[in-house]
Amino acid sequence: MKAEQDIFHKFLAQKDLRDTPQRELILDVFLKREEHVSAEQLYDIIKKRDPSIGQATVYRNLKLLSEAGLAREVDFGDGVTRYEHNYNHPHHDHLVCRGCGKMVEVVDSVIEELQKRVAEQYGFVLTDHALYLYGNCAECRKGHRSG
Amino acid sequence: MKAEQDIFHKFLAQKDLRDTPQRELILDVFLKREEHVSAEQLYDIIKKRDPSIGQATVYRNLKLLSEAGLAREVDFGDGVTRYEHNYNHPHHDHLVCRGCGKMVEVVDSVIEELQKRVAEQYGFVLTDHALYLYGNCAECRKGHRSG
DNA sequence: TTGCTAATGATTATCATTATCAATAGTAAA
DNA sequence: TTTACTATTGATAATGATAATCATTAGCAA
Ligand SMILES: [Mn+2]
Ligand SMILES: [Mn+2]
Ligand SMILES: [Zn+2]
Ligand SMILES: [Zn+2]
Repeated sequence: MKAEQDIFHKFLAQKDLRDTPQRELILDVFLKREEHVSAEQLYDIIKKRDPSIGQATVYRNLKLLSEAGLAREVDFGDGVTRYEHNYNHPHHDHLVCRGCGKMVEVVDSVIEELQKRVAEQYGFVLTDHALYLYGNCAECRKGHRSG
Repeated sequence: MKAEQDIFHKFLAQKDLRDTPQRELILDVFLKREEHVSAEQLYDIIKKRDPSIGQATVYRNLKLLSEAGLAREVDFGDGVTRYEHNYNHPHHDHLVCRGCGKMVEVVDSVIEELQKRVAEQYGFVLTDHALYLYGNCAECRKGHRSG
């Protein structure tokens, strides 16, 4: 049994939520994808395994996976919420190419530390942050596929 | 004549766009507000001066003000695009309290520099970024109004 | 088994924003 | 000034992601 499934089952038990085949399926499909995936995309994949599943169920349970700490919401600012793995996938930020959409996960401990410091200057205690770096990747600059 | 109006008129001329009373009004009302304001909020204010104005006109022209460099879009992740002044208001990031919503504009030149550096490590040239710091302000922690 | 109640799936509703389109109005040339 | 051209407007419908509703189904503990 995967550690993630274990976590999920404990989460459900603790919250008095029920274990359903839909939930198992959604978790299973989610875990198999390493990319950032939207509810819609996941729904399309899941339908192939269980054509009777409702899309609301997928939306609902992705939020649940987030609550359980297994998924994390990612907002690239295009109006679509995506989900990524949150278990054994430590915090990172995203560097996105404006030309081709290529995405790199990055982390800089100095930046992270300075953010905390800035927040403290204003009397805030930092709980989390969203940092998206936008630019043009090497290929796009060569092929001037970008603005 | 305000510098912003001058910029706007030049922008319109250069783009072969027309100067209309609606555009003048929207610019005027926008400039009078120092806060981050949504199209909807601005529409409500503008209606008082010109009840016949259409809300699509407000949406359209806020985008235009952004193109002209007078406004800048801000995305706090709540599904509503807000606009802030972009003329004589240099780049800054936002520190937001999860408890009361209080918002502080911050900037840290070291963070800005490090972001560029990180992007370069991956062959990217940084064009812009979005950084939102979330936390709890001093008052909210005292009154434990927060989670 | 039963009984309680959470979960599901179909459907409708929301809500911000965009598209459509006929009517209107800048603007520059005649 | 008129005219002619075309950008702009305002009303309205459409979009698209997500949430709410609700009758039906189905975990699960007794
Ligand atoms: Mn990621
Ligand atoms: Mn600001
Ligand atoms: Zn690229
Ligand atoms: Zn606060």
